[in-house]
Amino acid sequence: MVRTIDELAELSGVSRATVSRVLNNGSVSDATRQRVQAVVDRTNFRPNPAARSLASGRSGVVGVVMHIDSHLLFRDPYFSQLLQGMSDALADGSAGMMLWLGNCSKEETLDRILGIRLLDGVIVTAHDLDDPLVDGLLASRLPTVLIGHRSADRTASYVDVDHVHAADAMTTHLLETGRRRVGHITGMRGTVTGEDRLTGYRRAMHRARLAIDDLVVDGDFNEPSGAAGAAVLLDHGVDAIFCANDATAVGALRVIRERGLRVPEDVALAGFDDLDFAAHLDPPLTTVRQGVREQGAQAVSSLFQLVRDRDGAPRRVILPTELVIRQSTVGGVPRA
Amino acid sequence: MVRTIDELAELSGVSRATVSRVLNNGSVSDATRQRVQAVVDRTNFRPNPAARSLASGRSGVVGVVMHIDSHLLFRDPYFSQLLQGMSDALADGSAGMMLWLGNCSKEETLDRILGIRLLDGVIVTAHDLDDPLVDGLLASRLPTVLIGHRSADRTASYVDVDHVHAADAMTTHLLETGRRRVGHITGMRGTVTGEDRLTGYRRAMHRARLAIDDLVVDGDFNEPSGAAGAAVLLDHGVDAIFCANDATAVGALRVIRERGLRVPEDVALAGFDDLDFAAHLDPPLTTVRQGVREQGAQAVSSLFQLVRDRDGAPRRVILPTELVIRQSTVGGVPRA
DNA sequence: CGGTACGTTGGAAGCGCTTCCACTGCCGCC
DNA sequence: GGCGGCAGTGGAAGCGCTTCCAACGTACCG
Repeated sequence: MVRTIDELAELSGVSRATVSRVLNNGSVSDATRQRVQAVVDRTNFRPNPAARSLASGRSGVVGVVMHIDSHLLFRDPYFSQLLQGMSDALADGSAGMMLWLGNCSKEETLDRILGIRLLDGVIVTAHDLDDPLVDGLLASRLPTVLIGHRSADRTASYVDVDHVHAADAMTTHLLETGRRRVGHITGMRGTVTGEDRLTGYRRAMHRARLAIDDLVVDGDFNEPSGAAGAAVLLDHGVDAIFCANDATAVGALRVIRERGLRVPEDVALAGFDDLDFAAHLDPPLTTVRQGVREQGAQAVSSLFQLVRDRDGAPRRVILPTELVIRQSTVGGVPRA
Repeated sequence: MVRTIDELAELSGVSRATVSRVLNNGSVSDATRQRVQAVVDRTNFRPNPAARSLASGRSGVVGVVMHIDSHLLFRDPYFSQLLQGMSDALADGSAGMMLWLGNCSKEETLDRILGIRLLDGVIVTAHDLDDPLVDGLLASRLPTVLIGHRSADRTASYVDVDHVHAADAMTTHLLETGRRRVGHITGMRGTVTGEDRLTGYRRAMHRARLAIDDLVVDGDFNEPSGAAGAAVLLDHGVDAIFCANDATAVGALRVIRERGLRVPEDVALAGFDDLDFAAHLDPPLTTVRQGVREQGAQAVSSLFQLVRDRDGAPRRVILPTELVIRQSTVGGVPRA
């Protein structure tokens, strides 16, 4: 078994430096490259990452930080899809992924991440408006990409979608179907997504010169809060409910049903995320598709660029969203 | 900023070798140790992991492989708790965790894990009776600990619980409450846990000289399969349903309710896992508690031992389970 | 009191790779 | 035809740590 670059060099009759160049896409003549590559392939050689890392200062490992309450983390498929998007993209770039979940305090997590001195960079979910972990990461020398962002981060690199715009579009859609009393069950207050979606809803309602006094109920992105919120909104006589995410909509749907009301005839219902199950609800849920996997992939790609060019400009990526209109708002297909 | 052990050596007036010993709990006199440690603390020094890894051959990073369909992975809190247990234990041992999920084929995953040459060892969930990924890992030189195990693995290290015994105990409990037609909705067939729990159920029924002809329905550990299974079993006139896990029980509970039957008066219901929500169902669910977090922690500790003593005997750990009896099988507390 | 043993320390040799620098040969240009 | 330049290559110096080995001093034994 060939374990070092020196053996490889001997086998292919070149110097160790040349083998290294072949392995790292350095400048080598075609003939030499092919000769060496053939030996590499034949012996299935993999360079020692520790040695490579020591010599080059890069490790090929990035950290992924999702400091989120585990209930939310694993209840909400959003995170799993995000993780998969990143995981795929990292594998494609033949980089490893180290994961930090929210087991300990944010301060402690920060300490560990900065202390490990192994990471080329980190990707961190930034959902709270105010987050010491994110602040600490940004303040450090470690290349960092946020998923979601705080408007204040003008120098940070991030990947996000325009929640305000998307929520506005959804609300507008509901209004266009003739609804007037459109309620909103918010996401968790204090989170970027929660606040932004609320802002978008408000904007659309305001533009339509509609009051929202008793039409907004606080939720927390979870099914139970959807049920509770819907109960309140139905009492206030809404004819449509826009939920801050799909999970919330599931809870709302249940309560609407329990009251003997029909969707969308009596109450239109909309969500946000377009998670897998949204299309399979009864009726299929109108929602906003944000390519979650794609967000993960994009974050990885931004981070790679940032690592390669440490002093480059921050990478800010806003991914598009798509209004996915299904039967929960427009009836449409008659049901048997 | 102190970045190397040499600077540290100079600051504390000892040789580089001695500093290294302090950092690695080598044999150093108390006086020297304290002097050096003081400098380490003051400068908040962290050794370069790449250099350490290159010199010692150990990386302090372990792989965690959960090659599972993402729907299952993130829908079922079992995995999140497992992950947390491992994550905590690894952090305590100041080791890093690299995570592999089931994004690509098992063969490809195996390739990547073995190719990375960075890992001190791996922990892999072994739920299928037959799994090329697990086989490949065990065949490699990489220290490996399985969570769950195949009975054939006599040389492998693993952490598991005695599913057969636990399922037997649960079934026996149901019989002791006077039930005679105890149905079972299995877990996914072909998985160790699914088959073992079925075996335990069979054993108990057999010991009670009860036929099980029409009392077993295949499920897949998910809520919908619980609903479907319960529908069949109720048609067959059962007076108790033992579900292969808690998620399945939730589906079953819904169907029982929809038919206007009472739990436990008409049908007793039991699950397996004791996930967080089990205690909060209505009625609270009788189930089997397996310390999932503890399994994760135990796997980590076994792996650490294995890494330290590569040629040691395989570590086989069977963790105890606990029958958690709640109102879904014994009525008990009268409800308002 | 000499010798042995042990606990503690420093010196030095790597671990396997990247990368800077110098060297070689060749082409093309004036 | 000579020379500057360049592409391709090898030599060698580390990257920051662990760990073997030898040296030292001290304590204890005979």
